[in-house]
Amino acid sequence: MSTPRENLSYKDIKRVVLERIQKRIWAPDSLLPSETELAEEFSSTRTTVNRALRELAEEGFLERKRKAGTRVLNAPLRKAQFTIPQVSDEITEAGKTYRYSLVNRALIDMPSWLSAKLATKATQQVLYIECMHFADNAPFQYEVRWIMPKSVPAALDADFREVGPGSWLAQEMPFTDLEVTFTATKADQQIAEFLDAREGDPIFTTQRTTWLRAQPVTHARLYFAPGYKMTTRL
Amino acid sequence: MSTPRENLSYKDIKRVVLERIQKRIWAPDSLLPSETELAEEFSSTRTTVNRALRELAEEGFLERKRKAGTRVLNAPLRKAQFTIPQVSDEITEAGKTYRYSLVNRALIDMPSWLSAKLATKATQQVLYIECMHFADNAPFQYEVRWIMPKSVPAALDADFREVGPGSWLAQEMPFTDLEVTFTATKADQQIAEFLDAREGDPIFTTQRTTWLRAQPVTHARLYFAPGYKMTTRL
DNA sequence: AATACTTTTATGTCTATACATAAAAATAGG
DNA sequence: CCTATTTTTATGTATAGACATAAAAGTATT
Repeated sequence: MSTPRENLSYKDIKRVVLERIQKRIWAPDSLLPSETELAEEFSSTRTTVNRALRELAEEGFLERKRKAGTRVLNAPLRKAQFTIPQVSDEITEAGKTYRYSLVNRALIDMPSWLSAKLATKATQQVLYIECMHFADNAPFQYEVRWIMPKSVPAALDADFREVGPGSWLAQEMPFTDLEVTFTATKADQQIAEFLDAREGDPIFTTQRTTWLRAQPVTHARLYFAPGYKMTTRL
Repeated sequence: MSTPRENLSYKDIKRVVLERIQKRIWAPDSLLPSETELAEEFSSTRTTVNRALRELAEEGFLERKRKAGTRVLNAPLRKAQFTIPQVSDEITEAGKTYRYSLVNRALIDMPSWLSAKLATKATQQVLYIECMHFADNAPFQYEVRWIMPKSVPAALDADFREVGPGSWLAQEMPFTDLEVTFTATKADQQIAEFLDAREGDPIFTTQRTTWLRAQPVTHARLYFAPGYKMTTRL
């Protein structure tokens, strides 16, 4: 009576390996059998085992090194992955109605803090935009943005009265690098007014800077209305 | 004179495809050639092209559907991935000296908000821990944590005077599910004192809840000292 | 004992091929 | 014309085999 076993897929192998890690069958810091051995155990091939282990390593459970083998990470550096959302998507996905409103649009001299941050010469002008995003007519996010016309000349022709600069840029302008920073800031009088908050309220704030191959594209500061939570599961 | 072309690796193919997307050679929403066609163009095989496209899809640039083909995403839902760090690592990696201090450790009745959040019966006790994390002797993070002894009986024997509950759990307790929430909160008197802040200061706050296969393991609230920034690049 | 060279080996990747499967497109039936 | 069924097709995955490569382990040389 032989085992009536279907062939395991790479997903099955991932599951089994993960279980063994979690049940401490393969303890932290210990070495796994080689791909060849595992392939034999699962009566699969090295290619399939390789994919399973490679993905588990990407997900932060394993560490792999040529010749040294595959090791279970002791404190799994688990990686929270979350999608950088468009405000409008975030709102509509929550089942609310999205509304956009332009507050201010001007061509200004680049502030020195910005040229320092972006490591560019300050001798150019930037497009400065302030706008609001509403969810069910309640203030959701106050956005302040600087766009580099040198990188995005077309932005000078867009008036941003109908479309937010975020979605406009997402459509028009590709980027290669992104830096996101999250902080808690204090609502000053202006922000409080825009967000329908009290002065001094804690405000969840995101800063985003994007580049297209070393050339700065835009810098944005997104101030969320009080009570905003950013959540991820994994 | 034939083209002296080396075979392209899947990484090369990824690079070329990404360039074409960024240069709008393959515009947003447009359909890419099939894997077979691309394999021919790059004089490679479908397997290799598949890996390149699959990874670009995972990274959020492409959308793939059987039979329908591979499509360029218009607003690339780019995914920020950041590792959930151990406080101690975060501090030492910044070149500072880490110090830990236990503030409070008690076995208490489970608060009703917690049993509601975790969807468990409130009739059990939980291990309640407060502690501090310092960077170069300056307050860095104030941690409040609830551990479910039902899931982690060994926690009752650990006194947490030397090792923080975070790293203890990371070593001892595997988890399968994690929920992380980021918010901005206002420092109350207690938090202000612990973090050397003023009452009312905006405090960047993380909440983490972990489960081991549907069984809640721990819930933690991490209050960061004023000025804390969480940053990712991609 | 310390150094430089060689071997071994586990992972990394590519190829060629086959079959599976979801979903679009075409076709048949009412 | 609408609906149900069949066909087609692009992606999804598995296999067997090969060569590449980093790094550990072993060996020889100073």
